[in-house]
Amino acid sequence: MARTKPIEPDAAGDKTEQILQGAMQEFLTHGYAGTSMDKVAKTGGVSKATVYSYFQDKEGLFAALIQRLAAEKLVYFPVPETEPAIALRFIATTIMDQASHEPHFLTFVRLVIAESGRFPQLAQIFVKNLAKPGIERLTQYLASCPELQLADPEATARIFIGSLVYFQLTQDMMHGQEIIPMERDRLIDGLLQLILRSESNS
Amino acid sequence: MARTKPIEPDAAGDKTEQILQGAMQEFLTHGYAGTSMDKVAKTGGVSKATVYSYFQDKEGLFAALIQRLAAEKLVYFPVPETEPAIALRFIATTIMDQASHEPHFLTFVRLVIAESGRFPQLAQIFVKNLAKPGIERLTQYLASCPELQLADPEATARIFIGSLVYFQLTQDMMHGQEIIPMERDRLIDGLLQLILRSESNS
DNA sequence: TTAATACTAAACTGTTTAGTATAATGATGT
DNA sequence: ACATCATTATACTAAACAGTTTAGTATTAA
Repeated sequence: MARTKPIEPDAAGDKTEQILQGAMQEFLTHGYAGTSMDKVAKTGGVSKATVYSYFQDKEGLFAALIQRLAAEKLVYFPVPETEPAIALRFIATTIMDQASHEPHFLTFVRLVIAESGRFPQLAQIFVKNLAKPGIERLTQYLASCPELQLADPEATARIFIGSLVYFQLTQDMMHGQEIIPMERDRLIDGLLQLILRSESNS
Repeated sequence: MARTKPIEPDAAGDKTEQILQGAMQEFLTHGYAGTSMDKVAKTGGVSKATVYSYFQDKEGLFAALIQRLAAEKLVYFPVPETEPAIALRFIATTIMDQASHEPHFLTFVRLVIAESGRFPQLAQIFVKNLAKPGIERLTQYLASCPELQLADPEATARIFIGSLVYFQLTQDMMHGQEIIPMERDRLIDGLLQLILRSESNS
């Protein structure tokens, strides 16, 4: 009845992959409750029995998917070795592009937020793998720029990232482009002006 | 068969109210797909037939609920007539308190984000009724403070609100308090330091 | 008394769901 | 040739679902 658990937990061209592909497509577009296991199986090109031989149940599959996505979507922003004005603009656009150009990213965030009530641990995995590293990396960079004279680099890092996330949230995720329109670069400019103000004042 | 639509659209001790109460409880905690009309009826203390006499279908009820919540949860932050340092701190804490102390607020935001893919119009109602007035009000205030020397008050307003929203999002909604802990007031301090920097420099 | 209205509880229809069970197919290695 | 295993297709169960219908109960007003 129950087939053996996958020998290699993460193997390459495996059925695991197909199932997670199908699960990704379905869960991302229809949410947890709106996704049926039949559809996951069909989308993954696999029988339902196979799905249940690789994953214990719907929750298990969902958890595995979120963990996988949280692991592979890690936002890496390289920090160029230039003046902060250039570097920070580069970081901002990198983060924004990540969210815009990577097709599944926004839907992924939406899904995690949507289920963060019923699946708090999965939301925490998201925070741990995506939010935390981003904040820490930016904090470290900001702290390494004495010319910025920042009293609290970590708070500043959160403000920086928070502004970008909120922008994406209202403009793209919640379809607010026509209601509260604003150019992406205008927000970034405003952000840089705030952070760099002590430089131009000295 | 189909009873007449409610005579007074918003009357007090009405069945409409009971139904929306039940719908609120269910939709907020289980999401759209996870909520059954039977449960809504039972929670509202009303028969299912009555629900369907007041609302066309599940989507209609859901839309009505979101509109209702978006209308009544409007964030009003009074701007005290003091120096910006005090006023802005007051605004920040007001917004934060709204989200923390109002029990349903966070769940409401979560629900809207969750369904913003399938119900874009409802997300837009949220933006129009909550995000937009907040941004505009703060923009106006910031623009009325020449001593802040802000090049772009609207971008600054978005940065301000975005920082607060992101904080709530990561700390409360996604249960990140233990993963990336930070005091609420520390974030607000950092925010104010950034915005007020030109004052202390002159 | 009569009629209209608003409601309820319950049954009902047809569909969808998670999860299981079965029998057949194909590959692998011995 | 034989046995083992993964996989498939299919069928199934039991529950839940949206939405409708039915039969009956209050309440109100003419």
